[in-house]
Amino acid sequence: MSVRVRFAPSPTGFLHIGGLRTALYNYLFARHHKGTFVLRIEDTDQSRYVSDAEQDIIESLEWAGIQIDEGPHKPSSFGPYRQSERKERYHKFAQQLIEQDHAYYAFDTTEEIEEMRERLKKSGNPSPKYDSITRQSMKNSLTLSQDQVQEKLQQGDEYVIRLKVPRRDTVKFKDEIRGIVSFDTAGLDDQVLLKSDGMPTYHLANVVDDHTMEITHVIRGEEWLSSAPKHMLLYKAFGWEPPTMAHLPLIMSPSGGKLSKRKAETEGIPVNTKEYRFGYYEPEALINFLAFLGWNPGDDSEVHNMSSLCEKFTLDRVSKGGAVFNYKKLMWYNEYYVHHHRTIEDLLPQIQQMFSASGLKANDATFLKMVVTLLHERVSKVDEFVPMGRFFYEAPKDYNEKALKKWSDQSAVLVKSFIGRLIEIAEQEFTAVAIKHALEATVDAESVGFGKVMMPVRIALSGQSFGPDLFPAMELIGKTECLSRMQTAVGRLG
RNA sequence: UCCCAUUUAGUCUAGGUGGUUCAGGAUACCCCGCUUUCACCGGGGAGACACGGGUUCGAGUCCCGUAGUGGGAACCA
Repeated sequence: MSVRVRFAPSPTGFLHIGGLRTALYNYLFARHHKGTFVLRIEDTDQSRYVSDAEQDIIESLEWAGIQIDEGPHKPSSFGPYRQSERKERYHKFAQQLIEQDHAYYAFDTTEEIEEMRERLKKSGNPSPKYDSITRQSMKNSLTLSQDQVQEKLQQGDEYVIRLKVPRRDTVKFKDEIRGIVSFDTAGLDDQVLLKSDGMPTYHLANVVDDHTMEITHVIRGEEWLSSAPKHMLLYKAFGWEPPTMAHLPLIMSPSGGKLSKRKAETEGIPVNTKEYRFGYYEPEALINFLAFLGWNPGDDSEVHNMSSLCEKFTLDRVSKGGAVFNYKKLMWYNEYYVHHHRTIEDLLPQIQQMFSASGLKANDATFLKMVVTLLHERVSKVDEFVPMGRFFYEAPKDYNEKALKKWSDQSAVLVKSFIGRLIEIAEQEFTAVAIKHALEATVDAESVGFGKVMMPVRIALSGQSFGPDLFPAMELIGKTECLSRMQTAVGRLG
């Protein structure tokens, strides 16, 4: 049987970075086995529905290089792919469970359930729930007569359908990552399967859909491990073969706990895939980083593109413990991909667009190409080209604080001396080589080290204490502009 | 509080079937080198098997406890 996996996000907001990793693992698993990767939208909670979310999910996956084989925008025979559009199926199956005594109608109001919880808490039950014991004293089709139930249904009373969890039983199943896990049904509640608004809960919907969509492997976050026994109970009740289960370790925040939106923000970690998309991150770097957050190929290799990851990925190499999101490691990957996998040619259009967006006229393609070449190896994310390359297009408006500390008392004198040499050079001969000779002459004449002259010149030209190779940079900027900036600096800094 | 999972350096991790290539790699950090600066690059350094029992001639590796961490305990997914 061919492998079919699904990524089943809830459209309640932008695609979370943890969701992206879950999608990635599913995708890698699918591709490794030449199977199918399905996107299913779990929009059963109408109160939390966000209309742009689905589009964001699809675009984000696409940006990351995760190709969806089937989904709401790519239908096939297993559709529809939005749970809201599969409503009737859930009703039918819920009905079936009732008929087979695996589920029942419950008419209790939220107030009544709350009351029950309060009552049990007072009598010493720390975590009261609607279960095999308490259901006997509630309003449901197990305690009411058949006539009463029929009457209530007919007069349109609100109801839910609950799973009838067996009283004393042990649910055991094999998780591909964790091995055998077992749960006592005494710890489970009679999970609501069909809500009073007619929508299924996640639990019913995911079981019905995974089965009818012929999903072979359920690969999802560890937060679902606790409800997995309910799902196994459902498969059993339906008489269906459950798919293979694999619960992934969670991505943790550096300060501990699941990497939530709020936590991530306070720790400076972008949490929505969207932020990476529009933040000029390299998708391959993010993917490589995410793949290694909870998985590794078993050798000492660190860099893998998507196809290599597809080839190497297996569930038995996924680790069990939560993995802390390390932003610096991500940046290392990003830098690596910028340096090794992006050529100057491929960077040019993007850089030009960025320069233009920040008001710099980067129209000269040859000039821009030189700028990008000079900057390429010292940039770790492509948007850094702008602040680093700005001085190629305009004189610094002010001087960086750190840079100013390197402007010494003798700097002005040395820069002036250098200016004297540069003036001698003809405009058309103002080349990196010529400039270097001029500097050497200056250094000789003044009996100082290279740096004593270079640093002040750099500051004068760029306003900063670091940056690309200075001689070619000066050639690009041109004689007139260089001299003007140096004179300005001498005048302003003394 | 209950249930489940999990636990190798700051972080991500390698360590099928227990025995002087078992404590390795990467990142981060520190130092040195290269260099006009910053980075890149090259070299080096410090840093870990949660704790306690057991099984065994021998355990990071198996078993049991304890602790820490995380998840769950909804008509949310």
